[in-house]
Amino acid sequence: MDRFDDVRTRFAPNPDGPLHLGNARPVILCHEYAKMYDGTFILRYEDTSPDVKAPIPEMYEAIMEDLRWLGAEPDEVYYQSDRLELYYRYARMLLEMGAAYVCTCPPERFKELYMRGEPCPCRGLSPQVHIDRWEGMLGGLYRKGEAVVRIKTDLRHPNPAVRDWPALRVATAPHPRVGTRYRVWPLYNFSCAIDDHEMGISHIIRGKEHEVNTVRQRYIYKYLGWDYPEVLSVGRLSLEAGVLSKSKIRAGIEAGTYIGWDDPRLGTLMALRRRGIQPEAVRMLMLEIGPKGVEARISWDNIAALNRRVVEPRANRYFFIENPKPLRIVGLNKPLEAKLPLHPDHPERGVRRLRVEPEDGAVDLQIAERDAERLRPGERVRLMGLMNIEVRETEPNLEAEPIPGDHLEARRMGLAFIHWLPKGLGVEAEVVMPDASRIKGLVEPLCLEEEAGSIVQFERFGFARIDSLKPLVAYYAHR
RNA sequence: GCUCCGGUGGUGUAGCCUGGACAAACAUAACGGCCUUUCGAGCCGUUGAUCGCGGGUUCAAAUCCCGCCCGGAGCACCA
Repeated sequence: MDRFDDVRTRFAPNPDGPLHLGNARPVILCHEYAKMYDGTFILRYEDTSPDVKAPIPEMYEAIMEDLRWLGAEPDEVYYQSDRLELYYRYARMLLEMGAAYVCTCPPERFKELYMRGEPCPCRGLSPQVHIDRWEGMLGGLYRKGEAVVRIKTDLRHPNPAVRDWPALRVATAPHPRVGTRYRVWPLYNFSCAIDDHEMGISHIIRGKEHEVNTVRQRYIYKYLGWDYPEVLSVGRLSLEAGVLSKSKIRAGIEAGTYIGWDDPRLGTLMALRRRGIQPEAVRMLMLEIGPKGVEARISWDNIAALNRRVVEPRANRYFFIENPKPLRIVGLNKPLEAKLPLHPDHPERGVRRLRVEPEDGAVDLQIAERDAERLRPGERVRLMGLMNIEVRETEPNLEAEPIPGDHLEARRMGLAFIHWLPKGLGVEAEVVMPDASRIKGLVEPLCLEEEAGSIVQFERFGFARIDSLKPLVAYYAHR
């Protein structure tokens, strides 16, 4: 803490895909930590790989959107593709100091040597030779793969991955932001080390997979006499069901398996958002998991439980009749009206009124297929808010008649409470399930007064987010 | 193979550094009850773990030491 005046944390993604649940861990932790000490939270786009992991132009904004949604809007934003000159200056400086060298060995040959802890022929050459080679790299003398700047480290380092690691290489593919203006690009460890210092980062919170990188980056700090930030390596996150891997998602989208980056089967923030998972729930989840170095496997039950807590008080209740089946009530002569609260704990929000008007002593209703299939002649159930009934026959048509008693009586008798809608009243609707399948059904018309994006509870079905109203489409969140 | 992490109720985690109040905590799931109305939400409660295996140190071990087994991550001219 006292080594730095201000707490400055950063989140540094490659804009080659949107954020997913795994990214939320460092994001929330960095943001929370910065806020806790009245510090600064920085977003730095690490878009330095035009060839291997090319940035996707729309993703710059998508990532920003994800951060805003999470409630972690950055105080400062940087693009590494704007900072090439800066990296070049430091590269030259390190070359002049003899702390780095330009290696022109074939990669396989170099690997053989460093695995044995031996220097390659380039390493011992004078700084002047390396400066010349560096000019050559910038000037186009070397093609892709022919020269690379390496940082000198301990060649006997127990971890071979640390030995004389590569810092800058030739990459000629056009970059979406700066085109072909540069042909030498820094590798992750180099630009990251330089920027962490240049941006005054005090605390690095990042995934455990970067632990070796921390060791590598410390060499730069040592050569330049800088103070390395505090590092916290958090474990990787995995989702019990739901894909997080960017490359897999991309392949799935291209193959048409997924409808897009927000396909409900995916673990992207976009997908969670669309399914009605609230940012508060993600935040609670991350804070609950904490900054430990151990990896955590997130279960949907867990996300759902957290989200339910957030969403339950907000969600108005409606009847959604999945795969509607007809139910005829006979022996009913007077009209009835069911009055159901929009929310059981918030009577002030009002009620839903559903009128039932019998003709010739009978009225037709619609109930969910699941309920219809379970009914047997002689069985009694309660139509929520309306009346208790006893089934007379199921073939050829499902028919029942009213029996006396209120809901308390129904409860005493242990009857099931089922939801229903008068025939002809329901609005056609579709619910997109977590496995991307779609369930068709009818929703009570009052639901159309909800706004797109709001969360509702379809009673005895589950919580869902209204995705669109004109055709009524909802995304299923969880029970 | 090498480097580094983990293995705690059905599931996901806390506790381990700084042994003792841990007859192990939280959440979730399951089960049961309640509810002017959800057999799927809510509320209340119950069940459920000899803390990977074996040995050692100690008055005392989930916690410390040794060995073994199992799982994960990293070992790029990716980030």
